[in-house]
Formats: sequence, C-alpha cells, structure tokens
Amino acid sequence: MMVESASETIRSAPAGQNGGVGSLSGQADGGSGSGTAGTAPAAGRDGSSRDTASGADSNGEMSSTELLQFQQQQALQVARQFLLQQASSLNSPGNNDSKQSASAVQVPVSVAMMPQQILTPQQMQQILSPPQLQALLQQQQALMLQQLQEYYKKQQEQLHLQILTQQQAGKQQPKEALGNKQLAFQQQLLQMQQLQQQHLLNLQRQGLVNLQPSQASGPLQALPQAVCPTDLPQLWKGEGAPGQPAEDSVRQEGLDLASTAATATSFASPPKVSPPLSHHPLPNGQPTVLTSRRDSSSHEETPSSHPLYGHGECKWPGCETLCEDLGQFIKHLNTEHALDDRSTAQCRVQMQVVQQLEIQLAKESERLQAMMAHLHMRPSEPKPFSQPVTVSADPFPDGLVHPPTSAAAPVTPLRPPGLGSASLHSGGPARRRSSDKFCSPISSELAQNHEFYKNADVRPPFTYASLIRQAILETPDRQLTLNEIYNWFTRMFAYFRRNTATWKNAVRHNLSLHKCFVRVENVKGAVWTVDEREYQKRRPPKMTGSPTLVKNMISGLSYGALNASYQAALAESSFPLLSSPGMLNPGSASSLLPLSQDDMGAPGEPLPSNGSSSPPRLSPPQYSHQVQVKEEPAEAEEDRRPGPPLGAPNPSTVGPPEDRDLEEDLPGEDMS
DNA sequence: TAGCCATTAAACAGCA
DNA sequence: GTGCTGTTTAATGGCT
Repeated sequence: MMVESASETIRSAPAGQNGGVGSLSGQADGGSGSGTAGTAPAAGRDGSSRDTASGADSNGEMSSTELLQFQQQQALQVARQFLLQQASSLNSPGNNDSKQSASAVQVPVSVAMMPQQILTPQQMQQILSPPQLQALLQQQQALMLQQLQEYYKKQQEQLHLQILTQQQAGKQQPKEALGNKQLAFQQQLLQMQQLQQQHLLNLQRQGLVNLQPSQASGPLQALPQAVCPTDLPQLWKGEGAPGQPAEDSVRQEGLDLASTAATATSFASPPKVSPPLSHHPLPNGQPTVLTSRRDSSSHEETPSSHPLYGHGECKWPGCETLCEDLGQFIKHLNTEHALDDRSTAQCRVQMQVVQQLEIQLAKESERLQAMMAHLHMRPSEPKPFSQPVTVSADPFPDGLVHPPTSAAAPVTPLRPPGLGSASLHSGGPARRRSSDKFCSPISSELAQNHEFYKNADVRPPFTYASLIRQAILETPDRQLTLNEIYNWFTRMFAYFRRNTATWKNAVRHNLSLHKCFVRVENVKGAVWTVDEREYQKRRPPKMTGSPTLVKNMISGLSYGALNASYQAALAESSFPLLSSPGMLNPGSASSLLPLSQDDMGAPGEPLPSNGSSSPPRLSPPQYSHQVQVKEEPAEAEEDRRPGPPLGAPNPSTVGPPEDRDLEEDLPGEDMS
C-alpha cells in the first residue's frame, strides 16, 4: 500500500511540475499542463491498479518479481518526474539533450519507495546535496539496471522451464489437457509480457520511446541499434497476416538474437507493443495497457480485461481481430497466437527491444549524469561573477556560495531535517517562482546556462519580473526601452522567440504592475529602470509580516547561519553588498538595498531625491540618470520614513503614488 | 479556506 | 487605420 500511495503522489507530481514549469510556460506547456490536473487522479488509480495486479498473482515467484517490478515502476515514475523537472530547463523540441535526458534510472529507488515522506524529485534534490544526489543516482541506476536484468533473466528461465515441461507433457497428455495447459501457459506468457510491457512503457514515459503516431521519429530512432517500438507494428504487420511465419521478417530486421538465444530461444512473451498502445493512449500518455495490467491478473473474473483484449478486439500486435467476448478472444488467442515460430519470433523481437532499451537506458543515464554534473556540480569551477552575460549589473561580489544553478533543479541546501519535504516552500512542484526566489540567482543561472537558454526552447525558471530586472540591470545604464527588453528576452532565451504575444503582454503587464519597474523618459523616449528597493521589498514575500525573520535573514546572511536559500534569494536580488560577507552590515539591510555597485559610484546622478520633485513612480535614484519622469505628479511621499538610510537613494522618491504593489506594510522599520 | 503571488488574456487608451 | 506602448482588470492556478 505504501507503494501505492507513493505511486499516487509521484504520479500526481506532474500537475505540480506543470504548474511549475508550465506556469511560466503558459501556452508552450499548455499541452502537458492542462492535462495534468485531470490526469493526476487517473494516474493514481493507475498506480493502484498495478499494485493489485501484483498482489493478485497466483504465482509465488511472480509476486516477488512483481514487487521488483513495482519498485522499478516507482523508480521510473520518480525518475520521470525528476527528469521532467530537469527537462523543464533542458527540454526542447530541437534539443537533443532533452530527448536523451529521459533516462529512467536516475532516480533512487529507495527514495521513490519512501513510505511516509513521499518525495517529489524536486524534494529529493532539495534534500540531497548535488554530490549526494549524484552518488545516489548512480547507485540506484546501477541497482535498477541490475534488477532489470535479473528480473528478465529470471522470467525467461522460468518460462523456459515451463515450456519445456509443457512440451514434454504435451507429448503424453491428451490434447485437451494440453490445451488447458497451453492456455495457462499463454496466460503466464501474457503476464510476463505485461511486465515487459511495463518496462517498455516506463521507458516510453521517460521519453526513450515515443509511441505517438505523429512522432514516429522518436528518440529511439536516433539509436543506431535500437529497435524502435514504433516500428514494431509495422514489423508485426509486415509479417503478413496472422499465422504467417514471422521469422523471416524478424531476420530481415537484422536483429541479432544470439545474445539472448540462451534464454529466449523459444519462449519469451509475445510482444505487445505499439498497436494497442497507440490505439488507446491515456491522457497522461500511458497506454491503456497500463491500466489493464491489473486486469491481467483478474481477467478471470472480469471478462473484458484480458491484457490482450480490449475494446472488443484482440490486441495482439498486428492482429486486431474483433472478438465479441473474452471467451471468443481466448479461443482466438489459442488458435491464432499459439506458441509457434511466429509468436516466438515476436517474443524475440520484443526481447531485443527491451535489451536495446536497457542499453539505451544506460547510455542516457550516463548522459544525464553528465548533464547533471554540468548543471549542478559547477561549484568546482571558479565562478567569477564577472559573467559574460552580466554586463555590469548584478555581479555577485560573491562570498556567497551560490546554489547550483540549474533552474529546473532548485536546490535548497538547508532544510530542517525532520521536516516533511512536501511542506517546504519549494518542496512541492518546482514552481518557477520558488526556484527563483529561493534557489538559483538569476544572473548566476543565466551566466552558467546562458548558451543553453539561448538555444534551447526552454522556458527560463524565473518570473517575468526577475527577467525584466535582469535585462535592465545588464545594461550599462540600467535602463531599457520596452523594445529593448523584448530584444533581450528573445536574445537570451530561445523560448521567447515564440509566443511573442503572450510573453510580451506579460512583460508589459509586469512592467506596469510592479512598481519596482519605473518608467522614465530620456532622450530615447520612455525607458524602464529598476527600483531595486522596491524590487527587494517584494523579494522576500514569505517573510512579510515577520520582521524578525527578515532580520534574521539579513543578519544571518553570509554568516552561514541562515538558510542558504535566503542567501540565494538575496543574491539573486542582486544585493551585491548584502551578498558580500565583507560588506554586510547586519541590521541595516535597507542601506544596501537600492544601490548597486555602479550606482553608488555614480556621482552625477541626480537623485530625484525626496520626492519633492521626484517623479512619481520613478526614481530608482540609482538608475535615474538624467532621465526625467514623464508621468504623474510627485504627490506621494507615501509613508516613507524620513531618513533614508545609508546613502540609500532616497527611498521616499521611489514609490509611485498609486502603489501598484501595496507593499507599504513591509517591515520598513526592520529595513531601515 | 483564504490570501497572496505569478501568469495569462483581454480591453482600453494614448501616441506615432 | 495600424501598431506599439502602457495601464488595468479578471480569471486561473500554485503556494502558504
């Protein structure tokens, strides 16, 4: 049962995941995002069905292997979610990496099986440090592969013994008895077939195999040796009508079965591949075969639930014969799909497929390891924060240890040990927002994955506000026109080269909505600047109303006493000074807030001080330059405190009169 | 459950 | 009239 619950949780993760990636992804991810909410429950049922399936197995040996199978499934599920998260930053249609990142065994089985603390991949990442995660993944990967191999080997041996027994018995027993035995055997074959199918489907869900008819050119085809399951239907059908020998066609495929001949010679389950799968895919991409798995064990009770029988037709690959009921189907199965050369050949093909997939799985796992190492293990690299991407702004005068930079794999270094992972801020689905705030500093992330975002059609895991700010801060004068912001988006992110209407509108919306973005006019016309103070005010929203927390955050910052997440958040906020251990002045954060290095040094800046003449929503003093505000009378002094702390640009000038963000309740006292 | 936040969509107005 | 820019509102979903 715990497996089941874990399964449900894991399977429901996509909703969150989609929420995370999808939230930013919007239309781009709409496909998966829209479906996930609805599919989550179904997926949960799916998981339970598989659970019962194993339990219903009458074969004692099978039940143990079924358990193993379950573990594999669970691991694969977690892996899938995990990889989806990874893929949120890696995935793109044109990106080879994304296709190949879908390896399954990256996820710790043990973690996946955790009974109480059901972990999402993100949570796993948060709990484990990158090295730990890496090690765990490798370990589990090896374990899983080993388990898979052992499992199939076991199955094959078992079937081998049975068929030998049956063949011997068949010589002596009357035909009727033989028929019964054969039926039972066939059902056992089907069970194994189901198990193998499970594996295959898991791989499919990983993205290793794509059964979508429209995507016939799935990743597997890229494999030199892999047998693409999408080709299997043709392969089956290519054999001609049922009953026609398949050996030839199999041989023509050039499949070398020698490696498996020892165990696969005459048995192995008949593959049940693409045809049934493509016919009845579930919303979540899982073929109905998955759900029918439970049926496979109970099809005696429920007539229409034979794994090879669905929707009134035989689902034997390439068959699709209509059968009114299960009885007729069984009859059909025994006559048309009896144990013969053809079925054997089909089994061989399927085994070959599985083998290839396993090989590919290992390969892809290795690739993923490398990718993860690249994305997560960067700390080893000297990370000068004079990042190429970051022109002048937002350098992290580091002293801070920047968290791993994978947007898709936010890491929350510190976490209360006993805390349920799910209860943490970013414990749930990797909402971009979360990663944005608590994990990866955007500039760091961008610097490290600049090329990736540039080329991969992956939505960046940052809020629009963060991106806009980053765009602005990257410019020498820290101001951009709207069009320049657009250009920055498209230049920096392949993702934003499409859906322009959506994200441009969002950009405009964000510019208008957040008062941290100040519109000013200069010679170029209207430009947008960032009011760091305002921006920072909205940064730690979680701490709103908890001045103590804010204080702690600030004071602990860079002293290692505080959650590194906050450090990351602050770093991301480009508080150079705050981020700098040496410069940090606990308790006087506000003094640091508005200024960036360059700004502080800019003498000529006509800080639109003190509101009197200060433009309304303008004035991030630090960025104001010679610009003059174009709109709104300087009416509001707001409720600012009189004394701008520490050289801080006059905060009073910052606020727009109308308060787009309503952050006035911000713990100003603490900040000043 | 309510509130907050981010995103998306849309309507509208001003301007070139 | 068209397109861009900017503002605003509403709906939605995730998170706390």
